[in-house]
Amino acid sequence: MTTTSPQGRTELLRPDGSPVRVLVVDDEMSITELLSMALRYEGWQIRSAGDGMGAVRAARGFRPDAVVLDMMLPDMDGLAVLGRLRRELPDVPVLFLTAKDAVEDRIAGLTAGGDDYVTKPFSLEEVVARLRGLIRRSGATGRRSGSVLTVGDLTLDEDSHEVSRGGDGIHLTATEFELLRFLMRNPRRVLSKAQILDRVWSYDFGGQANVVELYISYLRRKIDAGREPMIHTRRGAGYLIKPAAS
Amino acid sequence: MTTTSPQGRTELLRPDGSPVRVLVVDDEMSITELLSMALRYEGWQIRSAGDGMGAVRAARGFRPDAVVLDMMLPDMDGLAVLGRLRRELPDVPVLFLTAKDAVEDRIAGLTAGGDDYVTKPFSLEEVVARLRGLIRRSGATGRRSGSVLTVGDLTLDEDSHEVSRGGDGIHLTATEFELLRFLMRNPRRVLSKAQILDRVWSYDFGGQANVVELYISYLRRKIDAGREPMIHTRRGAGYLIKPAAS
DNA sequence: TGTGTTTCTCAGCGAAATCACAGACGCGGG
DNA sequence: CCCGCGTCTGTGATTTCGCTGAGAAACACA
Repeated sequence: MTTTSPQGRTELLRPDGSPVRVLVVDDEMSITELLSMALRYEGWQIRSAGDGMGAVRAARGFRPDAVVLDMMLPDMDGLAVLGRLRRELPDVPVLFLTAKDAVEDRIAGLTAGGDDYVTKPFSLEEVVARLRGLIRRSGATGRRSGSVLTVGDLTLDEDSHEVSRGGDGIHLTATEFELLRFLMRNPRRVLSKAQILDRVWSYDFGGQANVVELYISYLRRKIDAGREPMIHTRRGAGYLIKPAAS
Repeated sequence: MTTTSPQGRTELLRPDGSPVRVLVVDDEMSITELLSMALRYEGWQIRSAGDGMGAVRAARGFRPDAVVLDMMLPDMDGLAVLGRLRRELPDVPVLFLTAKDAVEDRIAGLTAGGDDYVTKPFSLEEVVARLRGLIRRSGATGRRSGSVLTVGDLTLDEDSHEVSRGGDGIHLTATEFELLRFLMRNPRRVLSKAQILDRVWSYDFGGQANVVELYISYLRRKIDAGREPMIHTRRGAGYLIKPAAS
């Protein structure tokens, strides 16, 4: 089930109308904090654990609808934790967090069961999007709702990663796609460069703030090229997207 | 929940009708004083602390609905304070104060959790507006109320930063926008040039007082141009805005 | 390992915004 | 009716902000 809040944000809800519950498992406090904050902002109920034992215990009491699980925990191997979690929650989807250079083969097998993974350092947009996908597909929200964002004649499919405006397909790079998704999930709302940076770039990004300007410029070339512009600058405030008409 | 006072000021209230509580944390006495006064004027209940330990202690007892937190505190790092605060108040939104030149000050991930920040030197209008936005969005006030100010046929949307009169969109610069917001939040009330300067310009502004006249003139050109004027001069007293009719 | 793609830094340009200054304007008192 | 003070606004200097080209570095994939 999905609901649209007064601001226009679309929230996932469980069939009985209660908020979705997510368990976050990571031993780095700063990561659990970061994730908890961002996921809570999505309107979800969050609990966190710092090790495998805590995760299993929390799973038992909290009965989450999805789990974010770091594969590198101090007390037990990621796979062992997964096994124990599965015994408690057989059908709950899991989003794995793994180091970039870690053996990805093992993970590949795991995601076959409908789970998913992202590599550290991740961007919040990526985690949230994957998690939304998992929850949507797991059926925890009753109806399996669509995954297509639309603003004016611009559409973005979160599943197939296809983007088109007025029927013409548009090829975007990964970063461009995430930026556009963030804009489109907040139509008609001014988003500051800081917000965009925090949300679309990985949490360890330490570069120049003008990457945002740069990528906005790329997006405009691909989306607004020769057409009525949809991406607008609010000087000193940020950017917003809205339908061309109006 | 929102209520309209006899003066026409719109106040945020908690669901039980009690005033919103805000904790202000900064080590410079002059800043906490300035903020406390301005925020109290909004009808909020204010408590202040001068360091991290004090902030945590105050959070425990005071249970604020929002926190204004300077990132540069004498006893502990801003992020450390944030962590401790979060343990006490998991869902409370935080408005960070950061020095402009402090190289982007590691804001990473902070705004993504629904928090926000302003740079020093700030204007009071800016702080109040951001804080109102945070509180509104956090849901501490029960229903999430709208963000559109209206005076006569003039409307100003604080979220999208859009302004229009009688349906026609009007483009305003950042300063013009803040000035108009201040006027519109105090309709039919004479605001002196000093008041306006104190509220809309940053606290360290050292320029000529006639910037206010200048910006009023800019606003009139854009808002009153060729129409029944809404911005009026009270010679020797200040300016006020009111609906064209009457 | 090699090639094409993507991400990002750097630097320069141009537009927009802010503000000082000064002269014009006009209200209100004498 | 005229003067003086307060207000308004045109001009232009300066600064800030945003946009984009060029190229380096990192990456992905064969």
